[in-house]
Amino acid sequence: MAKSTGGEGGSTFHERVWGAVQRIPPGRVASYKLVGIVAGYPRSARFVGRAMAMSKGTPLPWHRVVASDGRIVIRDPALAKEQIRRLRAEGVPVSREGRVDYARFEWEP
DNA sequence: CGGTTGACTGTTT
DNA sequence: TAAACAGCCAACC
Repeated sequence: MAKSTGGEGGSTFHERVWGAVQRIPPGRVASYKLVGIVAGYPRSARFVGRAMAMSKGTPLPWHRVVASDGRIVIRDPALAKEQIRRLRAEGVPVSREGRVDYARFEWEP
C-alpha cells in the first residue's frame, strides 16, 4: 500500500498516459481528454495525442482513443483507417466517416 | 531559459 | 455543416 501517485505510477507524462490507455476495456472508447484526466492531466488532451503518436510501435491500445465527439482526428489517414478496423474488431461500430457512438461507448472509469 | 509544436477541445464566424 | 480562432500544457531543440 502507500504506493505513490495512486495511479499509473509512471515517471513521464507519456508513461502515465499509456497506463491510462491500457486501462480502457475492450469494446469501449475514451477521448483524449478523458485519458488525460485518468492519467492525472485533465488539461493535456493535446499532449495525450502526442503520446499516442509516440506509441506507434508499442502494444498500446491507442485505437481505443478518439476525439471528444467520438470522431477520429488522426492526421494520418492510413493510421486512422487502422484504428477504425481495430475498433470494429473489438465490437465497436464505426461509421464510414470515422465516427463512433461515443455517447454509448464512452469508457467510464 | 525561451520559442516551437501537436493523434485536442470548445466557441465563434 | 465546415472552417477559423483561441486556450491549454508538457516535451523538444
